Amino acid sequence: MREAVSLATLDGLEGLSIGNLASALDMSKSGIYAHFGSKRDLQLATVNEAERIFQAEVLEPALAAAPGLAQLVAVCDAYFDHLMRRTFPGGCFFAGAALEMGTRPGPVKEQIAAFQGRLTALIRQFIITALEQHELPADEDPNALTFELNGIILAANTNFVLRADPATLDMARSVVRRRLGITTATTAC
Amino acid sequence: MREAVSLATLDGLEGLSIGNLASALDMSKSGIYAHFGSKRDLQLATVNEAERIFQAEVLEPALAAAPGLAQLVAVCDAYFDHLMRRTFPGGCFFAGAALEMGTRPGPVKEQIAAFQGRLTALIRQFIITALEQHELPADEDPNALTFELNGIILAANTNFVLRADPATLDMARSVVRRRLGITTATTAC
DNA sequence: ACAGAGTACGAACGATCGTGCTATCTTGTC
DNA sequence: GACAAGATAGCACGATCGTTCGTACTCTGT
Repeated sequence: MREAVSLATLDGLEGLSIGNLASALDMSKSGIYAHFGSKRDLQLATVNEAERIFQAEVLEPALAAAPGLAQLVAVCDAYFDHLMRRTFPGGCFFAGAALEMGTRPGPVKEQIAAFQGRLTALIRQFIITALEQHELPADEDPNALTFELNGIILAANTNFVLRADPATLDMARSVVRRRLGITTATTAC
Repeated sequence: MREAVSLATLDGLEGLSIGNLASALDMSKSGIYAHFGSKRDLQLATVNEAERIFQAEVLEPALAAAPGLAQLVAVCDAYFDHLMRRTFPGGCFFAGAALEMGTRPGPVKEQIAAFQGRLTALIRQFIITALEQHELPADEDPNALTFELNGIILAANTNFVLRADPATLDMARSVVRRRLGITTATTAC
């Protein structure tokens, strides 16, 4: 199952083939096929598994931080960590899947859009909590900031996939901090 | 040729098949194949054509603006325009191609990375010019701002592909302006 | 001991993939 | 009008695609 996710981040959800998955798992094509019933169901199960992995490797570590600004930074850092760690060998599963399936209406696209919506809502909630705790300027627009952070995340993923340069992730981290008004300085007086 | 680009934004550069292109053009498979010599060359020619279209539809309109901050805003707006206009039916060609080919080393990935590099350099140059003209805060980091604007562009594309909501592009426009310190207010005193 | 469910297998299907080979047709040049 | 050059078509190839079918083998409950 994790193997399906790995193959999908390398070849796309459409490029993920039952034959490839079978040989990667040392099984027969029909054995794999009987498990899922159709390619669509394979894709749905793969997205499900990717959600589980993303939840465990990115979201849950971030939720351990203190609510508010700390969680906001933590979720971004956890995202950059999972890129660096190459949790998915082809970069962020959902960034790739969103662009690939965006033009293919159906349940798979719906599931991806739903997950992206939940992630966006989570970040928005972190921002609102930070606002309530006066950790962000009072005139900050939650929707706009959510959009910007989403953009930083996507830029980090795209640049990292294309160039595999860890400096990209350092840049992303520092941009997030500057944007959120966090002084990354060395405890200067 | 434009047809190849259209198909590639819908099915990806790998999903773009000679058979599909042939039937879309009412030609025979071997007729198409003889034109290019191999699928790789078809892909390279498709990326070339996409560059030409992007240059004509996004970059050249932006270059008409006054150098500096105006060009910076213009290139972002032109990008959002080409999304709205659906110049490529499946969203930004290069955003999709970068994620798809990022894990496939070879000349096609190289060409896409090179174009993305030129685009980034162009935006960076606009920022530097704006700095020289004191249209941006003097302590603004060109690299960081380039990264952020790239992120806003990618967020606009991803959200628009996934939801097809024009409000996404309005949001992107307003985020760009706020980030660059442009007062979008109604000439209030 | 036996029926039934679950799991995996091998073989085959029609379709499509990228790629060759050969023939036809158009076009420009002498 | 003859002829080389280039473009397009037809056909076939081996491979792979998703899918189906029939068949084993391993459990589990009675």
